[in-house]
Amino acid sequence: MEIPKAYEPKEVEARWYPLWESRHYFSPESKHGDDAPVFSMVIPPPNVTGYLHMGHALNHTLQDVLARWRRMRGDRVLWLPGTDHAGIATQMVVERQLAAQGIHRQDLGRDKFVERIWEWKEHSGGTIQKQMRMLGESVDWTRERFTMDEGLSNAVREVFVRLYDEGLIYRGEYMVNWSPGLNTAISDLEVEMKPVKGKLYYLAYPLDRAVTVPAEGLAEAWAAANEARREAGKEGLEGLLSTPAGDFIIVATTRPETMLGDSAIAINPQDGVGRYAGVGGRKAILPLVGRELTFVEDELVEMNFGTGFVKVTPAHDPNDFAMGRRHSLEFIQVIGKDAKMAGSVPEKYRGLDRYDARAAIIADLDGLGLVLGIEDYQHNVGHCQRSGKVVEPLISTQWFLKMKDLAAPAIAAVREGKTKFVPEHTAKIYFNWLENIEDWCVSRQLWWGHRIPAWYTPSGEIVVARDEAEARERLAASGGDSGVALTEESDVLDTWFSSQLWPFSTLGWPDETADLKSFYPTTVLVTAFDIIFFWVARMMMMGLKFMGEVPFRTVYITAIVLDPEGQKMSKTKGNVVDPLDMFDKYGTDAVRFMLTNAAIAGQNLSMQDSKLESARNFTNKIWNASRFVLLNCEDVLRSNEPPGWETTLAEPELADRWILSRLNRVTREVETALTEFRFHEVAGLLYHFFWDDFCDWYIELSKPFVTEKEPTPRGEAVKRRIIYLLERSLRLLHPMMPFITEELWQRLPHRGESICQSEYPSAEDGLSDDKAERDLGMVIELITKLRSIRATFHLSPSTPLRVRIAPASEGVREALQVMESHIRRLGRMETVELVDQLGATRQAARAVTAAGEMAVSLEGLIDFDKERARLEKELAKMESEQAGLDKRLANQDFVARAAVEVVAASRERSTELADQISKLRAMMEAL
RNA sequence: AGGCUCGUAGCUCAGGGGUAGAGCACUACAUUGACACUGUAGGGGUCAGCGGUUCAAAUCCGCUCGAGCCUACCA
Repeated sequence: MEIPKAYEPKEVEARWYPLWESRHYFSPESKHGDDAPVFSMVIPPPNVTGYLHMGHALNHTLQDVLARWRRMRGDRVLWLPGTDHAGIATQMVVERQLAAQGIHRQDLGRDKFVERIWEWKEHSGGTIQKQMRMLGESVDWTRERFTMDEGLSNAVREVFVRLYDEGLIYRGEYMVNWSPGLNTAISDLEVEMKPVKGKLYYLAYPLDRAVTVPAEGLAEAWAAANEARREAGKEGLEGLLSTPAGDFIIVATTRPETMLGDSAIAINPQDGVGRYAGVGGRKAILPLVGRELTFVEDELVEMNFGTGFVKVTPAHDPNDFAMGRRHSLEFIQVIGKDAKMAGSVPEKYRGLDRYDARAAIIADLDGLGLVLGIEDYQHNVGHCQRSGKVVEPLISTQWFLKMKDLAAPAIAAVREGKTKFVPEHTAKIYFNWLENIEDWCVSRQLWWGHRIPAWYTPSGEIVVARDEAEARERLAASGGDSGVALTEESDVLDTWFSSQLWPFSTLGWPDETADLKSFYPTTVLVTAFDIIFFWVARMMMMGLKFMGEVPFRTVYITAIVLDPEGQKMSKTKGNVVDPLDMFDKYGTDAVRFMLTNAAIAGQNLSMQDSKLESARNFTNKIWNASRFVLLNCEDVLRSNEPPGWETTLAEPELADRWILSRLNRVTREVETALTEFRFHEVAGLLYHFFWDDFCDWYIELSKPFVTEKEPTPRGEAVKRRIIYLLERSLRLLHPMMPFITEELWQRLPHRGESICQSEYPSAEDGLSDDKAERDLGMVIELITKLRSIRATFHLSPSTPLRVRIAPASEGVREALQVMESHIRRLGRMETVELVDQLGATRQAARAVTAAGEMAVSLEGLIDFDKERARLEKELAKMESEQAGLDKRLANQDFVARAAVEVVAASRERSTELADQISKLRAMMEAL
């Protein structure tokens, strides 16, 4: 049989996906009956403009592991793929493309522009779908969805109208984060706080009268006041000044340009009766403008920061906005949507950019002697996540979704355990956000997205409806004129408005489809830490609201993928690792294995070459072990027709019983680990079983039988067993490493068309054999010891050595007898002699193995002081433990079932210990 | 400012009340038939520090010190 010496991933990987897809293996209907258990997942939809990054690779690999495993286990598995229209991101991609042709979207107009985006999607989209196929993802492409599909758009309109009818959606004037870069409102979550080196300006506002000529001596008075305050041991700065030029208050601000919109001065209520008592009855006069500012008392004001006086600009700062509402202040707009000074500002500043205005205003105030200090100051400033521009808080008319009432059931559902977070602590993040939730601004001033289903009558009345016809009906029903001209709302919805419906909108909601019935709620959501707010929490709220049931039973939060140095990957740092490069370099299965092996929920995962190399070596190991089997077992492969071959496990010997029991144990442990989402354990268990147990021990032990010239019954049985083990291992590995396992499985006797459709091995009690595991474990330890002695004393392989072994029991003697030839061969001993007791041979090396199951004497060497010391230490430890257990047994009060169990376990351990202690004593005496 | 996570071998990290583990790196040896993407054997750790609980603590609890992340209204 032709089989390359090393695994060549590229050639193999190209072969299988088209076959899997064309045969619809990944459809829930593909194989199982309607009564099979259901396992469903919806993929977190990547941006339609996107390409596969390392985070996806991890996320999708884990989902694929689950999907393939459950499918093989016999579940009806639906893993639904799709993409998100990603409003702003996509609009920007297409805008840039048009800009390259010298076209601006305004030139095209809304309809033409949106048409262009659809065209773009048809022709240039689909990158990520191709890459998902490269990764081997077993998604059902026939059910692929896009958030702007007709069905999903219906769902969006339906949800919007219902929420509006219930009064949960409202339109109103509110402070929003305005992105001057994108020219739209953005949500709080789309604002990124970044530390910025700015200035803190101390400005003086006169009390009771306007300042028209430079105020003399202010700076000196301020310095003197603060000096006096410092000497008096008081913290903070003195904010109230009495000077020959009159009385002043001092405010501190990072944004002097907003002063034009000030409508009040705020102080802490304690200051109102304390150091600034009486000031409340007076009026500050806004410099440059001349407006009277009232004083308000608000807890928000920190007495220790700045001067204790805060200028309040209700129209341009979120806190001031809140204060403005609390104290019924005037909202004075002075900055426009283009971030230029506008509204009620003095003529000379009108139209200036906000930063130019800042400079001009400071210069003018300084001319009046009102700038008392400028300090360097680092603070956090909100930036637009997409455009990078500094966000301008503005009051504008937007659509909002009331969140509090929606949040309560979502909190309760997780508290009640209807949805579990893995790892558990991530639920805290979820709670924390939902418990402090604010209304969500859902409207965006963009063209690409779901248009808000609202119409305006000429008189400005708003009608929300599923379409224009319904809008007219509604108008008529409320006694209006249904024939008037209606203007459609131009805003679209935040992208996340549609994504939050994903778990049910993709299944056909609001229609009661069969899919919706079968697959909602989904079983698991695998997603990243950073979209718990954006997405997970909102899906929970919507699922509970519209389906009356949580959207998923478990939320698995993946690790965060970092670069090899443990740094976050970012384009600006240039440390982004492209998964496709990794596929190319190490093979897709190796990358998948590495990711699974390193996937600890909620922890970090750094992309180290050594991990990838190790994974690649593992794929090669699998390849070569299979190569060994295919090259050496041809006769059996030919003569042994499936399906009967699997059952021919008659008369297994110790090594056979051992490996079968090991396989069985690993199978069981893998199942548990998968059930509990401990992916790294799955990878670790199978790696070590395959490499250590199967390759290094079982295949090595079997070689004499496999490679014998003349066929023997024993040889045939061993070969069949090896094939059995290999085939099972491949199936166990398949969810992690789909390509290589399919390739090799196809070359072995097998049932069915594809390993994808085969059955996942499950543990069988009949195969577990603790004694065999113990006995062979002992033999392994013995052989290792013998090899070690030879290596330690630098004895060449040709130096003949004879070993005398004194087994501690009849059972051990039997095991050693059975394995005698193996011990001789693998331990490189000339003879192996079993004796009752070791003589006090002088020239002898001794070792005690497997917790005192035997004593070993190797003629020709001396080495036992060390052994004796170790034994003494071990004995002391065991005796201490025994004492502890005795005490515990004596003290135990039987108040609970658990306590009884503890005692039972302790007794067992105690017996075990006593046994080991007596064995150790015997060994020490022998030494 | 709060909250969360983490400090274990040279590196990257598992584990977790009862003998300290893996991968990589390192050392020595081996090698014509599955595999150098190999085999065999080995060296290397006061499990961040200090207290407490316990017969027993790397593990549980408290504090301290470091690292990272998230949330936040210090103008």
